[in-house]
Amino acid sequence: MKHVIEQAVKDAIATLGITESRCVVEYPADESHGDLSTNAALVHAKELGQSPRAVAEALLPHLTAALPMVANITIAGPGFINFTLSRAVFTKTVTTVIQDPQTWGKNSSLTGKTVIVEYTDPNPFKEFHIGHLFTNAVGESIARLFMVNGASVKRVNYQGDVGLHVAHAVYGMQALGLSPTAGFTARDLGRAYAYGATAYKNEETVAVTIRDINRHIYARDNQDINELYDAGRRVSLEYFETVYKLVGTVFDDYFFESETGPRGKALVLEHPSVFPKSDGARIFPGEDYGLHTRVFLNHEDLPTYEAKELALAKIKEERLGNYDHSIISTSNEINEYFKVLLCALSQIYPDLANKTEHIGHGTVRLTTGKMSSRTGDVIAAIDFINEVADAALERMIATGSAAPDRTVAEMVAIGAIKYTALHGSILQDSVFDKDRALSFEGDSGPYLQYTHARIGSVLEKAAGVGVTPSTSTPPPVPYPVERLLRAFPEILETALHERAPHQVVTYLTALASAFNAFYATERIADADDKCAPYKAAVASAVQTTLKNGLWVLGIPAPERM
RNA sequence: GCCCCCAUAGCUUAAUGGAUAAAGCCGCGGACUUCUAAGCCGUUGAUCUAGGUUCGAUUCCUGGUGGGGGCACCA
Repeated sequence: MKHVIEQAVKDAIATLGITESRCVVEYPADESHGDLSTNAALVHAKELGQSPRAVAEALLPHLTAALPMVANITIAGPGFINFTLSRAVFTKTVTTVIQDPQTWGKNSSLTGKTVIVEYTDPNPFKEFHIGHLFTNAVGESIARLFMVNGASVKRVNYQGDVGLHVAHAVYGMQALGLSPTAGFTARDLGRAYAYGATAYKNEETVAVTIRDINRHIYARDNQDINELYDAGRRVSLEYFETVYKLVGTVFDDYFFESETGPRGKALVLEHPSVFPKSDGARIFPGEDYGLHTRVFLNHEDLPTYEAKELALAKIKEERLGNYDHSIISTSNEINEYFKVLLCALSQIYPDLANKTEHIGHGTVRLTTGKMSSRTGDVIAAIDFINEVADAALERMIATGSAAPDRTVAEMVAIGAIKYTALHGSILQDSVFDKDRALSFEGDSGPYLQYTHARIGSVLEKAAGVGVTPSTSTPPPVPYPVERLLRAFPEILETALHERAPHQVVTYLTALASAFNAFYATERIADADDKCAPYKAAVASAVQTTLKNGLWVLGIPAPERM
């Protein structure tokens, strides 16, 4: 519909002798300004030497003739042209949604394209904390946005199972007496890491020992260290899987620094002119490109994260096949680093560098400041999910919920947490507000889930009195909630193009709000109301939109709560 | 010191260069005695600062202030 009007506006402007226009057709924020609006007259008034309103008057007859599905066209304000769509347009949208709920919102603009999305990227041996929860929610929603726009998506997780941080943990394991035979937990590993990291920083003799452990881990030439390492890695990765299961992420493949390390080192050595020697290390001179210099191989010839990342791009292609686009979503703390890295990558694999995109999302901070797994000042993801789920279950029991069970409580918890992570621009840093995440009222995941469940309930009740969804007898004036409904497919497109899942959150919240206002004034389960079947159809269409939209956000939509 | 990012209501956040800057939380006040009150309705309250571009700037440009991140062998 929007495209039809855009074309009509373009044609109308052409009659005035203007072929190139930067005017737009948009959805006005205020519904008194119609269903669609264009600023065409404002944009071109100056070059035509007329007032904006005069230009609008001149365009009006052309637009009226070209747009039979528009009920009314008016000129308003400084010269906006506002279009009010006919009733039939809205009825058609509701009909479309209820006839084919599965495909509602989807498009095929990226059909045939393969996109790799890398996200979460926790480091084994360290705690999986709420920051990882945030990065996971962002990556998952980006992946799903690609899917609803038609792309084939491969989810990928890249984990740092070698490197100095692991040596810190292994040192800590030795010092704290963790033993593979006696058994230990992921939590013990987190403590071991914090212990080792602190000792590394404070005592030079320990630092020497840890660097030694680091060499042994890479070389795998010390049996005691190998045993500790292997056990720690396994416990850590198993623990991560329990979190992925809770948040609903299924990775297609996992990559590890232990495999990218040797390949990365080889790549650096194969390109000595790109990575010259400096102070015993191999570096990339980013200054030559307006960036900064970074070390790729340290003076012990061990690959740094930078060298590993070079190899990762190639290994992804080898394992997953040729791809069209590759997203790497991480915290914005490493934005500058990534610019250097992509620059270096473009020197050795220009084709891969061209289709690799880094999304540096905001960092989660505690009210007390930045989290640090080095000092152990983190909130473990699993603890937090459980705490929110406990609160949700408590509330269900207290309010006499239709479905007071732990599984639904966990769905609500995941909804609350993901909503908190995604409700604002993902690029901005955010302060982690526990009370807000624990609140299930107002703009929140549970608000959307509740609205979805509530619709299910009322539709059931309606069916019980013989009211089933039908669009055959609509009331003459569309309900406000119907006006929101039709924007959904377009929201999914722009949210992807702008890498902005929060647009989906904002939209769904507005939709739920409009529905709840509708629900408060209109009775649906009423066999005596001729419009009841149409109201039920609207309710059903909203429910489908919420369900499909929540899916994009990675938020489960329980049938009852 | 150099580079990058950010600044909207007491708090958390919206707003493709457009019309009266929009929500939620908090506070205050209502309705409902009938479909799930995790709901609905009303109400107080904001664009860091000085310029510039534009018919029009929260949005784009420049300076300033304040905050965050990065800048050689961590990731």
